[in-house]
Amino acid sequence: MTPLKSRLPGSGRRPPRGRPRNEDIDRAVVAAVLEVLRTRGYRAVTMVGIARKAKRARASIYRRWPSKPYLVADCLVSTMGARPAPDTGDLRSDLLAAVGTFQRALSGPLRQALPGLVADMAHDPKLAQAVRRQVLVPRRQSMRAALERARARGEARGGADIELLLDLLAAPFYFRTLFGHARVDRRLTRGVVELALKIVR
Amino acid sequence: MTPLKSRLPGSGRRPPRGRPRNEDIDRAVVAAVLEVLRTRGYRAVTMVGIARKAKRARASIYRRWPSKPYLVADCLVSTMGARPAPDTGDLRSDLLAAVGTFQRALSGPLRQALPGLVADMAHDPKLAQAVRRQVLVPRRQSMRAALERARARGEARGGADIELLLDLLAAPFYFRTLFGHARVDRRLTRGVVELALKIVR
DNA sequence: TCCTTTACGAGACAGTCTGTCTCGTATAGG
DNA sequence: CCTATACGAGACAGACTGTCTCGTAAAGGA
Repeated sequence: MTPLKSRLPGSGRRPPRGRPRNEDIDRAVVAAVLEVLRTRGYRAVTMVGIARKAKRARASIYRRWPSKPYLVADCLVSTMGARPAPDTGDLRSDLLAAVGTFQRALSGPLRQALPGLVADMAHDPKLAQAVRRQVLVPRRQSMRAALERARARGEARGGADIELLLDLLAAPFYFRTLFGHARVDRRLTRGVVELALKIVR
Repeated sequence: MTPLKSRLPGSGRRPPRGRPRNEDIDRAVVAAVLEVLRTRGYRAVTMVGIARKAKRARASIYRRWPSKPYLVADCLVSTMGARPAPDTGDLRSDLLAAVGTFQRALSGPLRQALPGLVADMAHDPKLAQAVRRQVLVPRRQSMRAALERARARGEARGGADIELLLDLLAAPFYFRTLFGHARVDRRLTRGVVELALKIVR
């Protein structure tokens, strides 16, 4: 389980030795990354550039994150937060809420970062797994939970390939974001949910 | 309409002037790119490296392709070819054939190249459009045609959002390829087609 | 045959980024 | 006071990009 952020040296229990880290640096760096991401895209995020913009030493960044993709991924996670999936008692509402988080997430910094991050993931399995665990999995969980509740209520049939259904619910959002051939908006959210309901009922 | 490959100087009708290009170079470069792509991934494809491997001058590559992503995209297109969509008279068979091309395409060099290419597309709208036109659109066309034939036969209902349906059929393949969280195999092909049939009938 | 045009190989060049390292200095606990 | 770590500054080697300049090669046209 590789973390996005490097652990402190006193890497376990024991109170840390030596001079403590300055958390202002963490905040300044994350802010700089999000700013550059927003205005000039993933490619423009470089370790040198971020250090300059945050007015910090490059070594201080490398001390915290092993490389640019980990840094960016960590920044994204810090902006997303784990939205709890509401249980409304109705499958359509639950799915609309859960799928809506895709649409919203992909309207923020994730949108700018995703293509580059995906490319880096292809070259670093540890990064890929970390990103999947922190970005993909939490959002899948809320949809999976909604489907299971619906099945328990008798609102949805069983026997469907749940993993495939989860892919079907999420994939169009990533697909459109990465290829840019169509909009990612509330209309897509509604459309995807209606099709999922048609399948599962 | 930006082409992937740079046009020759005698860029129109008129027979070309001067020394003709050596097509051995085109072939050697494309072969080198596909080889590096296969063995070491998109990142390892560099203009310097390809020139070295193909034993040609860097300038000769830049004369033909404006930059690495265009070169790679052109190499991919050259390996894919436009598979004609068969008309079997049956929607399920037609879709299985059409969707099967996704699965096969994403088992070849496209699989290695896609993540990096997607990242470059995010920074170059012209490249993005060229890739969409040459990679995405042809495969969508055959699915669209199959759906329209089925509707004409009364095998499928109308009124559905065709573009969304096309995204639904293709997206899981790209999604799984880019995030690597699940396999892209014939089982996925069958599953996606069955769900599409459930929706459209 | 000569002239013009383009192709080719070789390499120079400036600019940028990465990741590591080494200073001198600062700040915590024991 | 000692030790451990953080910080800023910068050096460093290595790699890649994209453009440019040579000298040379190979076409067609006059």
